[in-house]
Parts: sequence; structure tokens; C-alpha cells
Amino acid sequence: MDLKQINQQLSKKNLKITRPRQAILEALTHASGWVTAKSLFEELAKQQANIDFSTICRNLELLSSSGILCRVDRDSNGIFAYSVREIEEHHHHLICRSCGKISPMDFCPLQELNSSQTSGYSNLECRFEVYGCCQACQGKE
Amino acid sequence: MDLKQINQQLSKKNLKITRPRQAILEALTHASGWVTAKSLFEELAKQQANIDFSTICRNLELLSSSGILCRVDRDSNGIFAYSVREIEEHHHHLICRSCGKISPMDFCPLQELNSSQTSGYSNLECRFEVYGCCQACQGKE
DNA sequence: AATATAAATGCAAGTACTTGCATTTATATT
DNA sequence: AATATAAATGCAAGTACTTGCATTTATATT
Ligand SMILES: [Mn+2]
Ligand SMILES: [Mn+2]
Ligand SMILES: [Zn+2]
Ligand SMILES: [Zn+2]
Repeated sequence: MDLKQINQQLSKKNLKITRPRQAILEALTHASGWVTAKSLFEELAKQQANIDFSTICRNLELLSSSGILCRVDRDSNGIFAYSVREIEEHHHHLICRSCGKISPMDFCPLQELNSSQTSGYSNLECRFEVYGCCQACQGKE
Repeated sequence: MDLKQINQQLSKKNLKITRPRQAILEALTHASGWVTAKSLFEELAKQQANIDFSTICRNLELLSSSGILCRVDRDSNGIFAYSVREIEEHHHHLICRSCGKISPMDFCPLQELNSSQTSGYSNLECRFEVYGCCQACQGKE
């Protein structure tokens, strides 16, 4: 998704196109991989964009919950990595513990979960991430 | 699991039976439900056990990774809740977003995950939690 | 173009750990 | 019982957000 398309999405959702938000999205669309709040803050500081850290965090959160970004707990330490969402369909992520590579998986455990395990519950959602060691990283260590 | 059994487990793993650790485990075995680092710290402070917050956090982490405690991101905000593990088998948790009730599920998505989704990866592990609204909480809101 | 209003921002303070390091303590070995 | 050593602790400082609130700004309405 490019910046123009993202801005259209924002307008549809009554989210404003502000200077800080544009700088954040510009950085995200041009980033090579995944970014963290901290790495994005540092990148934008370098550009003298003068955006507060809390503004970055709030935007990353809002853009993720709006479906514009994907969010992954890459190092399973509660520090999230973000990237522009390229896949419209619901999906989860496979993460290499060694090199940090993140790949999408279309598998969602909720579909496979026998209803007997969750009987009586409504509004089910899940958090699901798979960690492993990718082919390129095997043998390296 | 009671304190005696836990201490046997600790000895097997070359983990020491210290006064702070005993106070933490005593509180955990007597707790009615799940505790957080903060709630445990406050409980122990009330008892004038004089245990540092970092000691509590380190113990909860160690005891979880040793399989003595279960650990759940109850409010999906990265703040973990802990309780003495009563189920030996590998399992995940179902959490009510409304009342916070936590129930075990024996379902593990890794077993259902088609290997084509993770081909080339080794040492697979997953993080999986299901959130919903339990029967008792439905209609209440 | 002026006005209204809901969204967004920046700042400061707060939260919940986390880490490094010197010191203490529990257990194994002599 | 004395000694060795690896594990654990407490303290202080650091990290990565998060929240409350006054102010600013983007967009819709007049
Ligand atoms: Mn994705
Ligand atoms: Mn459990
Ligand atoms: Zn890798
Ligand atoms: Zn409930």
C-alpha cells in the first residue's frame, strides 16, 4: 500500500492527515523492513521532524488497530515491530528467533479450535505468533 | 502443586530455596486466583516480607520458564498474570475480556499447523492465547 | 471566509518492569 | 566444621512505553 491509498483509508475512518502522521507514514512506506517505536523515533529525529515519542507510539497503535499496519512481538519481549500491511486477509506471523525475519502465515488457529474448548464464549479473538529458526539461520549457530 | 513438591522441583533444577523465594511461593500457593508482579509485591509488602520488586519479577520469570507457574497476558497489555501450574501437559489459555477468568485449553495450534506454512523452520514454538466473553459475562454488558 | 468540533499533538509525569553490579546466601565439596 | 562456588538478592539506574491534560490543528458546517 502506498501513501495515497493509506490517506484515503484514513479519511474514510475520520482520521486526520496531520504533519506528524504523514512523516510517520512516509517513513513506514519507505522503510526496508519492520520498525519499532524507538527506531522510528530515531529515524524521524535524524530528519529533524520533531515528533514526540508519544505521538509515534499512539500512531503506531492506532494504525495497527485500523488495519493499516501489521504488528508483531518480534523478540517475544513485548516490544512490537510494525510494517505497512500488504496482505488484506486475516493472518498471523512466523518469526525467526535468530535473524528476526518475519513471514506471514494464512493459518489461523481460531478456525481449527474445536468449539468444545471455547463453549459458551462469544467474541473470540486470538493472539498467535510462531517462533523458530529459519533455513538460512540453521547451521550458522 | 503444594510448596513441598515445588521445593523438590527446585532442588532438582539446582534452584535454591531462599527466604524471598519461599515467601513468593507461599503467597502463590495460597492465592485464590492469578497474581501479577505488582499485586504480589503489594501482598508481600503488607506482610513486611521486605522483598525487592526486581526479585519478585525475576522469580516469576524463572518459575514460569521452569514450568512451575503458568503465565498469561490477561489484559493483552503485556502485563502478565501468574498462577501455580496445576496441569502438567502443554496447554494454552482462554481468557474472558470482561471478568478476567482464565481457563486452560489443551488445544495447541502448532500441532494443527500444516508444515507447508513453516517449511524449512526448526525449533518451532508458539505463543497462543484466546480472548472472548465468557457465558457468565454475556448480557451483563 | 469564519466558525465549530472532534481529532491529534506535545509536554510532563507515571507505570511496570529490566539490567548491571556489588554483596549475600544456600548448597556441595573437602 | 570450614571452604568454595554458583545462585540469588537488593539497590540504583535505565528502558520503553503510557496517560492526563492543556493546546493546536484538520476538516465539516455554516
Ligand atoms: Mn502481516
Ligand atoms: Mn495453565
Ligand atoms: Zn533466520
Ligand atoms: Zn467473564
